[in-house]
Amino acid sequence: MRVLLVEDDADLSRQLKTALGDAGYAVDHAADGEEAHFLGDTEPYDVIVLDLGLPKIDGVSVLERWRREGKATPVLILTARGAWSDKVSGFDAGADDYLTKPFHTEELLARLRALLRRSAGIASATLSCGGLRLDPRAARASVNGEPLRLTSLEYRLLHYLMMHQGRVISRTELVEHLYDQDFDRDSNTIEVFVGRLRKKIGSDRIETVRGLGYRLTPLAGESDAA
Amino acid sequence: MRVLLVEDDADLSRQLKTALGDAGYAVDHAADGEEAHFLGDTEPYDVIVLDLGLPKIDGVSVLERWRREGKATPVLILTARGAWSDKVSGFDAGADDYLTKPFHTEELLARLRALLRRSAGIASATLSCGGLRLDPRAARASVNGEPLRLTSLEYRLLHYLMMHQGRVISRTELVEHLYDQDFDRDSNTIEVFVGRLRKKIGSDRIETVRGLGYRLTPLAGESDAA
DNA sequence: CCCCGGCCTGAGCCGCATCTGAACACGGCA
DNA sequence: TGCCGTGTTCAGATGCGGCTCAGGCCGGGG
Repeated sequence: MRVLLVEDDADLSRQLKTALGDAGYAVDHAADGEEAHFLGDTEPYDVIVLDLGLPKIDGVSVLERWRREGKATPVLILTARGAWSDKVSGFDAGADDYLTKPFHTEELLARLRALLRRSAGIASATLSCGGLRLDPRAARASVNGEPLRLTSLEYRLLHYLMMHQGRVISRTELVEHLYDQDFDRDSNTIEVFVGRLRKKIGSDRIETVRGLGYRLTPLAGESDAA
Repeated sequence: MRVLLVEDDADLSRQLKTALGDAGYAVDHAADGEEAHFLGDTEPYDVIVLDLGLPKIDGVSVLERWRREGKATPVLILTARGAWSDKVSGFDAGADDYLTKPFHTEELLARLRALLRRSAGIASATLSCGGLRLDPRAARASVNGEPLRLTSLEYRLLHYLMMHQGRVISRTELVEHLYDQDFDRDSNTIEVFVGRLRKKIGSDRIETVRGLGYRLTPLAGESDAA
């Protein structure tokens, strides 16, 4: 999962960036409204954390512009305590959730999980697919009850696949959602990690669709008699 | 499906060309208005992606000329951000959809799918014919609920046939819409792939009309006893 | 009835996407 | 500093999918 963090306070953004990173997100950071707007238009984020008090362009304006352009990415806004009007105008502009400073990073993480879940149209807090289960809260996964020992990237990969199970996911899309801006787009790490993941969860679960990408099939029996 | 990509920026066109190619389109590329006009007149495209800022002849002019000549191919225009006047004149000139740069290739693909669907006069997002179903979004097809395992070309072939079900399609037409410019027109790959497709979806579904071509019949239980 | 094309099909070649094992790089930790 | 766990790179192996070819089939016209 990839998140855009829009926050001008240097300390806070550094802290949040590492917290989000530790939680398994690929994080890009924008320090002002202009940069935020540009990045949001350019890169495909899964969720956006938007502080409202920003230099150059105000957070609400940025959000409004995104929504006017048809951008649907879930946005969580950060407001200073008691800035009620901000909160209201934020929601009016199309925010999906808000959080007043100061807050515990745990709460931010929880809300982001909820947002991602909602935007994917998933009801339950844990993902499952065949005998696979994944709990974003505990960052833990299992096959048939057997807990899996996954590295960070393996986990992120599985997470993304499970969030979009049944759909073909291109290598490009995976790179775009698992890594942040500066990453060598033509490298074969994805293939390597798909391989490693397969070794751990069973190779028949991730189907490769030649020329298009990979697909995690929700149905247990693979059944390709055709 | 075959698409004409008109774009002068070398980087962007290269990127789009591969993206479209990966998505299963046969892609021809024109770098300026003159070439675009020529190709558009010469080859039978299913859809055209047209950038407006072009050398030689402006995109709007090209589009206007096509429309004046009675060309009905759906056209999606690309405009720079905020070029409102461009957008308006583009629509006036007969564009069917527009997209402002920068954009996500995913969105372009989605809009193209919608255009193709519309231009074929099909309401639903998925095609069906007898027990056959095909979902362009997921790039998946099935017979009687049974998912099909199709290769890229088999899929494209089936897609084209389903888009034009009930009509006789000549081998020439198939070649023109499944391949790009430089392809050996007298080869029997089409026959080979029709054969393979029949093997997977049931041989009675694709009827061959001797001397003319093939026809995918919309009626389900016709003539398997005959 | 025979011949002439058009159509079908099995086999096989070849290029390329994907896979894989192993080495390398990097950072944390003892 | 040296070990370990992770992520990345690289090169070679592998197998799929697209294409060609050659021979057989079949329908229609003479």
